[in-house]
Amino acid sequence: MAQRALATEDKQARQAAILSAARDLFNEGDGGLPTASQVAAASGLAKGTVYLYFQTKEEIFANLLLEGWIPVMGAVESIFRATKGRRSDKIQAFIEGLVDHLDGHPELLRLDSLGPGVLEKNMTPEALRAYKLEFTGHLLQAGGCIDKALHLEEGRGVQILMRTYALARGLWQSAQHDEQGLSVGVAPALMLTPDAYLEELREALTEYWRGALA
Amino acid sequence: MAQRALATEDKQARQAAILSAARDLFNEGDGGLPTASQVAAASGLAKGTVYLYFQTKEEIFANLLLEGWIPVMGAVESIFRATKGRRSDKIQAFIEGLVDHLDGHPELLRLDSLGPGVLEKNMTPEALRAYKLEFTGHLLQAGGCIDKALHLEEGRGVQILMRTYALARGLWQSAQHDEQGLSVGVAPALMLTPDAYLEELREALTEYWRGALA
Amino acid sequence: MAQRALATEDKQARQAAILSAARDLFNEGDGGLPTASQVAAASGLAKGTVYLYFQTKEEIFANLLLEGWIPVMGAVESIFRATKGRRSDKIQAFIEGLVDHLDGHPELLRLDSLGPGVLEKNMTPEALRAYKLEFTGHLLQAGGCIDKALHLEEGRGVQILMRTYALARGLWQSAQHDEQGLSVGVAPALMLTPDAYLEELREALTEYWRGALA
Amino acid sequence: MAQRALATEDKQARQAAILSAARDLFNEGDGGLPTASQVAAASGLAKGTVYLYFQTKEEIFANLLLEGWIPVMGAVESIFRATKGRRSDKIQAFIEGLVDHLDGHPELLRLDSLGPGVLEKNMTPEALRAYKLEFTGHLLQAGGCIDKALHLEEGRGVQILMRTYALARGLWQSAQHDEQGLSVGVAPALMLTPDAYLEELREALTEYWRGALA
DNA sequence: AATGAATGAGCATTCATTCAT
DNA sequence: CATGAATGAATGCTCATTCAT
Repeated sequence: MAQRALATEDKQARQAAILSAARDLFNEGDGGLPTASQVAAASGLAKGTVYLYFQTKEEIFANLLLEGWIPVMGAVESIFRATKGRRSDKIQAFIEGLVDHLDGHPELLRLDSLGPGVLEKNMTPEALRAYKLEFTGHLLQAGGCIDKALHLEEGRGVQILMRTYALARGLWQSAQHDEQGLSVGVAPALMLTPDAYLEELREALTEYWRGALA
Repeated sequence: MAQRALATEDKQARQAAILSAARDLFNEGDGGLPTASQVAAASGLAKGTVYLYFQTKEEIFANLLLEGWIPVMGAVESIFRATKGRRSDKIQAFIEGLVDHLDGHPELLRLDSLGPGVLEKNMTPEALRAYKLEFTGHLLQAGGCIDKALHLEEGRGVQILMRTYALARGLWQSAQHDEQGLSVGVAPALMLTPDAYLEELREALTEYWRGALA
Repeated sequence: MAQRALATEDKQARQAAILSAARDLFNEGDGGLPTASQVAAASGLAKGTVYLYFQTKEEIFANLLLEGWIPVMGAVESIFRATKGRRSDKIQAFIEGLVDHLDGHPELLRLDSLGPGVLEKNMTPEALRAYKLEFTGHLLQAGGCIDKALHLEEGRGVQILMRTYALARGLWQSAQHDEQGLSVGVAPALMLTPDAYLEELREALTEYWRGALA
Repeated sequence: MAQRALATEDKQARQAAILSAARDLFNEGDGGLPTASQVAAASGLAKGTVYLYFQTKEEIFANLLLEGWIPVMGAVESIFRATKGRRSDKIQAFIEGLVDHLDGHPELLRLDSLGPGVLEKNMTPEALRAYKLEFTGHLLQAGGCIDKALHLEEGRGVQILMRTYALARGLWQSAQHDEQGLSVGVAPALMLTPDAYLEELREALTEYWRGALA
């Protein structure tokens, strides 16, 4: 039996351990969610214990999603809130930062590319709402910072962020096919390798932002 | 027992019937592939019969994907091969045509948004290669037309097409969440309704192409 | 792979085999339903095959219940429809027949004594309604025969049958405790052995019918 | 942390609180036993604390059973020991009293109708024996009172009581099915509503006792 | 005495594909 | 060619009880 986590901080450590184990398993896996048993074993805990910290398996991964995207939105704020610096430099810094972050957090786009409703279907409505609200809050704030920094009409920043995200996700999916890849554009000759993805994303985002702010 | 299809044309009709039934079921469904039983029943055939025309269930849907995207690439060619017309008009015509086509073929983005490898995992390598080759051929040709029409360096047209596609797919996924939606950017207040998706796509593509060709 | 049951009668045989295996397992078991795996194995079929014949595990046992009780109601009809014979003889014949039948079909009272809703909870509403309707039809007919034979007001026969059944089930439950038995009246000295149950039931029913028709 | 119960009376109060909470939960529930967690929470105690007062969860409910049935047997004694009053009046008084008591203690028949062995399986042999002995003592005494009052042969009173109980339990089970109910006799048209149960019981017991003492 | 974190066994059901008829 | 019966692997979650604190 694993040591008991009585103090609040110990519990948080347990939770973090589960999240970490889940992330590792997912990143090493084939694209689907690992099983609850696997997560428990990798956390060094019994299955039941995992369910003391998360209501469903999917909730674990929703947490990873949240944990991973919040820093991105935080970066948006700190970059665009800076009083000095050129507009184009800020944009470039954001794009660079995003690309780097996605490089270091492969689970983010992988989770976002799970089949439709994979996470949603097995979360309690309450947990789902909580995550959405937290996410939205950050997103709106980040969008607002862009609005101000670039003197855009209200809501435009969020719109651009969402299109940025769409592009990142869409491109990523095109890059995920192994030598068996099928999807549109995924011809042997045209396939994006995972490595090429980052450069591709950088370019595509640069193009998009250039067009959006033209 | 359904009538036997002896003549070649009868067989093609059978195949078309299966494809049509599969498309309808998928479009009406919840985002996952219908079961082989459902496809068979909707086709008015027995399960075993379906497997006389397709090697796996996934092959059926790969066919739908091919059938749906080829006309898009055909449209690229006819639009950009036209000797007259302004460059910006051609681009706009392409975007409009794409948006319309996607509106009329909801299965395309839905299929592209299935979980990772859903189709690939269950296709025979031969079938997979055949589809990829056919697809790539069309894509390269369409890209080449853009290269020439817009005086771009070779390969640039394909690149833009793939980014166009990525944006379409990424945005579409952001619009697919019902009131339970979770994924990034999917806040109650920010959710794209399916209807709004088409307008959103039009705008985003316009921005992207503007930036790409700036 | 078990031989394929293509003809209707072969399918009925399969179904009967499953029912028979399920009954045996249940009668030998500890009072709970056997697992679906056990039923399949005992039937000499794969798990999936069992589900070709029954929608849920519980439906199997609902069928056993129906199969077991219908003959009882049939016996009521044939006994009480007979034009000759004394009233008291008919009643005695019914009681004897019921006791014998329950002796030969231990699954009946065992199934009726499962916890609340065990069967109902896992049946499709359609299957549930179908069983109820069939059951009710037989019961009303049997009750009607009693009404006529004994010159009772309409509905009285059904009422007596239901009370008869209640007594049988209630007594049976008192007899089911092993040396660990707890329930009311189940003191070591007072415990009904399974064997004694039949005699106890005979007496109790005789008393009840005497009082009911006094 | 709840106050520590050091004095004997405090401990008894704790025990009573647990029993009361368990009864309420069970009566409000769906027919199954509440979880140990629920009982603890409703008692305002921690899970572990509950286990300081009862060895198993089932023991709690066995106590409720005992608490509920003892007064019935006490009533038998006081009614049948009375020197005056007519025999038929006493019987009627007993039946009325029983019906009223069951009306006020819905947990009694509900607990008795749990699946086979639900309580027994999870009690320590010692606890089980203790309950059985106490119960049997009361039952024998009550039965003896009936023997004397009605001039029956020894043991006949207990027998009638057990059959009375069997009828009550059997009828009750027939009344417990909601609109989904399946069990024998549970046809939509014939279903006993919970309300009708009490009247049904009164009538059926009257018939039974009439027949038993004829 | 009181707490509550940790444990881990147990199980129904779906569905793509095959191949005997 | 057409049929459809048979197959069987794969997995999340609950909850009574214990015992370290």
